[in-house]
Amino acid sequence: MTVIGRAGGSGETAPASQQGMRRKNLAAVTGAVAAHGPLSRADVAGHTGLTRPAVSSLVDELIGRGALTETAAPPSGRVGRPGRALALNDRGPAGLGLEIGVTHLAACIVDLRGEPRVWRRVERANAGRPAGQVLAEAAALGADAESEAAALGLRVEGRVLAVPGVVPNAPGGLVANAPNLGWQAVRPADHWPDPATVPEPENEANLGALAELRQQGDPAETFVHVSAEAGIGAALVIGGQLFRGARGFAGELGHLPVHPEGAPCPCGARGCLEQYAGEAAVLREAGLSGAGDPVTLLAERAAAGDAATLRALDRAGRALGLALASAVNLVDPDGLVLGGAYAELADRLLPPMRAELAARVTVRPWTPEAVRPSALGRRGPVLGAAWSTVQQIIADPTRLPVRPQR
Amino acid sequence: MTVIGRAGGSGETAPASQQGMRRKNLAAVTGAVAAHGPLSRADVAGHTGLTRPAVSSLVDELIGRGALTETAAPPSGRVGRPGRALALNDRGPAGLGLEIGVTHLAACIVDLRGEPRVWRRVERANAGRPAGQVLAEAAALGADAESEAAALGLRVEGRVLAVPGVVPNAPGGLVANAPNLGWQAVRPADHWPDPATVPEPENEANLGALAELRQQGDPAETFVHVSAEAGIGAALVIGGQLFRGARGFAGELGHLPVHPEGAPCPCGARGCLEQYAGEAAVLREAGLSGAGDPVTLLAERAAAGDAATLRALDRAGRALGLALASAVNLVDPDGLVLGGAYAELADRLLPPMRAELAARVTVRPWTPEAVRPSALGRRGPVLGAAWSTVQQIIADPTRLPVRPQR
DNA sequence: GTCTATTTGTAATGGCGAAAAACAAATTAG
DNA sequence: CTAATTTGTTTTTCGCCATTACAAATAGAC
Repeated sequence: MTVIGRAGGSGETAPASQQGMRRKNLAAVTGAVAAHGPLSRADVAGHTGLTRPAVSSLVDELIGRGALTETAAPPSGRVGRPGRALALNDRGPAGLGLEIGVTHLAACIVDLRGEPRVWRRVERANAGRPAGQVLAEAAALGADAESEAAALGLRVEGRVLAVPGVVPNAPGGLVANAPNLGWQAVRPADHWPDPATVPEPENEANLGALAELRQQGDPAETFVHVSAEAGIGAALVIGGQLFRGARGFAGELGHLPVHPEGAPCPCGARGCLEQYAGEAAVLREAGLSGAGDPVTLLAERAAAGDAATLRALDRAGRALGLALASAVNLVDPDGLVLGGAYAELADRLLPPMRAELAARVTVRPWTPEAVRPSALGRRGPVLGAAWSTVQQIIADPTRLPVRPQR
Repeated sequence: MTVIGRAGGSGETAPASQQGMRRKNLAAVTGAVAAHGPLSRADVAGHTGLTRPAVSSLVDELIGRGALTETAAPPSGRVGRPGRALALNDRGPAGLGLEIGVTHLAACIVDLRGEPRVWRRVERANAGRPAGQVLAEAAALGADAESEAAALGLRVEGRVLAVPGVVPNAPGGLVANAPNLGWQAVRPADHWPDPATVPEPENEANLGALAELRQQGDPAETFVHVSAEAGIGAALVIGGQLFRGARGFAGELGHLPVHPEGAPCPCGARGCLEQYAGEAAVLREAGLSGAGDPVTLLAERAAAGDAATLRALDRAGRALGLALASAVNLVDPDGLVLGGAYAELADRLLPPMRAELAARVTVRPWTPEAVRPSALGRRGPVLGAAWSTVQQIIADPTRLPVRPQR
């Protein structure tokens, strides 16, 4: 997880060394290949500003570490000796993403190119169950996915677990609070069957934002990713990097006060966004009580034209817009992304959101199109979890062990 | 101005070179001396992780560039050969800070140690005057300060102008909008008499935050600095670096909606914070109309126990607390700083602010003490403007020209 | 088919910067 | 006065990239 703004820790920073220079240049090569598709050594030199001999040396090392492979050269058609195409290895290092949701478990393995290669998803009512039991099942799902990945030649180099809860900025991977699961101070490492495969937990909204960032293209974008369903979380991505806050609590959008004297919230305050746009509040306002998946239920009723449902969604959209107006005025993002389960309700939620934002973001340029629905929807968090490992490897390939040459 | 989150610009980044390594290590040396006072070469080696020979070579270059000087060695009392003390040069490079306020102009020059050496301040009613006229007077004040600095052996290496307005993230130094001055799209460079001394404009709240950061001590702090008076701005400092937003509009706290259906605001929205905590709103609520400085007037009436004034300040404090609750839930800062002119009203404003924050920040640890008044008050912006140049030099001493050796 | 121009990748050499090792200088403790 | 200790510099070594030179592989011209 590459993150900005962590309280520096040691204070004294390591000096710039030749190894550090090498590390950065290795990363520049993997980064260029990741960003611009298959590239010859000369192309890489052009993109990075390094010389061809330097690139050759770096590429040798990266092939040795399993990060890159030489693929069949595409018929370029240009004059001169044809280059040998370099691509990210699709039969080497990989990332495992796991997800614990309120009603499901999921796993996903992506290769270095970022391509998902293995999928697993099972429905499970996880709310209120003992954390150890849920984690054991997640571990089993992950082990199952890893064995399938091994058959594809993939070697899992990192494991990240998406949870719908708060993960403080502290070593050791603690989930401080996951209200929708009923978790308090759960440390996945304490319940994981195999110490060798313990995943690092991370908030699902943050991981969804990472996935969106990757899908999106512009790697230096600044945006706010809203992950709305039972709880409403947001992730801040600043210049392409996740910002977790001083202690890891950034993005608690659900408890922004939207109507200061409004409905009381279990958190102790009044008029929090969750009281207007949270799943429970919307269902109540729509007069529905949920058998089955509440979001698809809402989508069906809205499509059928049910007045109470439409009213509830409009109110939720306006409340979201109001809260996000605060976010935009404070943070000045390039855009906003509506993710999580609510992405499926974007048809109904976006118009009131956009109207509210247009009315309240007036002291800076703003277009309604800056708010967009996520392209990944509910799969965002697992994908982000798997991708975060891949991203780390591309940003620092020296994490990979040098393979013993056969 | 060191800033995070700018849209990367070129996209392709320069490769890590040996010159880059050298630059980083030069900065590590100046940084260590700046942070830990006078240090011997061996001490610097200990702090940076560099070897003593490397430090010797770096120090030679830094002395040649005028960044460091060898001072009289303090009698250490320890066994062994005494070290020669290195300190930031107080007779060399310097930074000029200029400020255009609604009722004054100010200038300040600080040496590399960050010590203010020259002060200038004149009262001027700048609101509504032609920008060219105001800028010409500011330039004269700056030139006057620079000539005094020259007599002290100081060489101004950078100039920054604090303005109460929005400065977009764009080259060329444009002040897009400064409502309290009546400025629209003013480019200081177009009105500056001497092209050699054109300053870079920057928002005063951001500069105030920089000054606070420097004064504070922890160079990696994440905090929100509120600069409240006529307009209400905020600056976000993330991990010790200023965050200006995707386009430079971050921190528009004054237009956070605090009472969604409340009083209409000139910005077009309803219930913006400025309608409850802005200078004009507070004066109106207190039944005062301003001859003289409104903030000292408010302080006097509050000290005298005037009921309407106390009520107005309480309402303003609560509104500030409400808006900042959104900021805390979103950004998760270490703390909040009340700066600008309102720092002088902290006695009255802090209690309702803290109460509101305590009530609305419940899903993460929070203590009332995390809100503190600025130590610098109204001098923050000029100091920050002057310091920002010094900070840049310390972060990259190769900006300094190598002096011809005599 | 052969030759030339062009581009790619590698090999040889050089320079820069820090680490390592060795040493000279300046102090305190005995 | 000598030994121990710490500081700063000199010398050597090493790692990494740039430069230069060169071999390899293609398209186009004739």
